[in-house]
Amino acid sequence: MTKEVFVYNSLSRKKELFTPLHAPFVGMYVCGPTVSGESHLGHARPFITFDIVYRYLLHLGYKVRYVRNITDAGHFEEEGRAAEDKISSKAQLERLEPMELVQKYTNLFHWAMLQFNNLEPSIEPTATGHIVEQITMIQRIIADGFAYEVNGSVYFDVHKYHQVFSEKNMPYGILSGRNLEDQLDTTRELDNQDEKRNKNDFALWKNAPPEHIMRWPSPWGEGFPGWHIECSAMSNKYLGKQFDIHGGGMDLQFPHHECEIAQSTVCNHVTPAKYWLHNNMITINGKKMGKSYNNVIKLSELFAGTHPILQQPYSPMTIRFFILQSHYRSTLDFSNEALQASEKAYKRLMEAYQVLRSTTPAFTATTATETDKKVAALLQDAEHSMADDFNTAKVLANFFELVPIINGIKHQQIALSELSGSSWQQMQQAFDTYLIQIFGLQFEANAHNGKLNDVLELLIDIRKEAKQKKDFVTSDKIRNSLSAIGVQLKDEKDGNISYTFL
RNA sequence: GGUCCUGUGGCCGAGUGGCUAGGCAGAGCUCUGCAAAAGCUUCUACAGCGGUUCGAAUCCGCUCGGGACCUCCA
Repeated sequence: MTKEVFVYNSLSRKKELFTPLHAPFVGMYVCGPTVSGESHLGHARPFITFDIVYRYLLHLGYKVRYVRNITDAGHFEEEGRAAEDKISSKAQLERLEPMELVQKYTNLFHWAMLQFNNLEPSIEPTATGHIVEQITMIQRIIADGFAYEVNGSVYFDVHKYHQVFSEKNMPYGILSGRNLEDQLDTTRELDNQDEKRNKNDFALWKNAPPEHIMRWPSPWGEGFPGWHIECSAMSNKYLGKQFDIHGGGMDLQFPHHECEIAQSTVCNHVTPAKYWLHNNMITINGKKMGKSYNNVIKLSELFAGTHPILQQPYSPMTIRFFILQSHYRSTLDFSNEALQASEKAYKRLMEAYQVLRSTTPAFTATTATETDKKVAALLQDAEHSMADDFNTAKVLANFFELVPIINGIKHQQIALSELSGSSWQQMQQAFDTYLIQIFGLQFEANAHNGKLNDVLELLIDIRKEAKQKKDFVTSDKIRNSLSAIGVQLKDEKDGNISYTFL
């Protein structure tokens, strides 16, 4: 943990040295999915981004508690059919239970996370499992005079909060850089807007209309929690009044995270998180991918290649790699072409890694060569880049510069006298540490079982014999037929033949 | 309208004021029975106009373009 890591803190709008509140422990809260629909590519980004952050902190030796919630309470509808408002006429088994819907999409979400090889969070609390905590928190906010009840709903008094906490240098808008006065003229009609004293006020608890199925008893009548309170209640419960990192997508910065700060600050008299990290959006043709833009590509469509703009399926690792190739705070423009490039690049990198870990050439360099120096410089720079706000793109670029060295050694285009064994070992270690452990990349499961390998080895043997006899008709038939099936044979300098799955 | 981000070569994307990032695609060469793979070489860049500076993709200003948030949103 001697390594200095710098992170961009949205709260201060600059890079800061990461110093945990209680090292070696680190508390990290990331806003999880709303399980009212199937996850799309846009959702993949924060969960992959913060998986890298989690893995990196673990790698540095921190003891991290990673909390990522499941938002399963609220006003839900399933695509195609309304989850609600059927209560009066239909029998219970006929109508869709909210928990049924939530269960379905939670399972799908977990499936996708597994595909991406994301580590499981330490705690994955659900909003519905923490109604009591949320009610308790709301009561405290009311008791302190920062919330008021109207018709069974409770609203947070943003203006009063702003007045009182501006004096403590914690105005409302501190995170998003918004000026409350500028917000006043937003004219937007929302449900029960007239109940609020001010338009900026937000709901802590909503009274449930009769047709609303998701409802819980509360001191204010039957209802359901507001949109922001769950994260405050659950982060407080599992990470304490103040914790280290709060993460999520940039689109949550306002109002969601701004409201979280206000709620938590009222309750705990301290700003909830020290570092706020926000990942940028995935765009498609320059536009944010999002439900309201009608341009989402579901993860299942991506993996299966069934979306119209896709020419082929893309594996979870290709998508993970694609995301890692850009910096998490930049927008990332998605296209079939861009994914194709990533797929090829990923394959090239992983094949080099395979060479690295499966061979130990007999190097003859005795003193540090130019190549040794280059390797050392690239590896060191990669380390710095990772510590500089998680610049995974730069780390990968450096690794790609090592690829020609690795392949050159393998194909005898670089002499064994040009590199020392220790450089090879350092590369082995760096590839393993970064690609596998920190970036969470893994070799694709190519469905090769032992028998298939044996069969391929047999074909390779036959081809070798044919080549020796200059029977090129046979050797080409084997190579071309396998290629058509999707197995690529590669003749190597030493006469061996290796293969990869396309 | 308010707040903020952004504009890099055919495409995607890093870039701490001085050292052609990287990937994919294209071209040439080496290797090869021929290919593929691999290696080497190579062509297209920093939206525009000013300013600061010995020096700017990088800092400042203006203009134009794109985007996000202000409403559920990763």
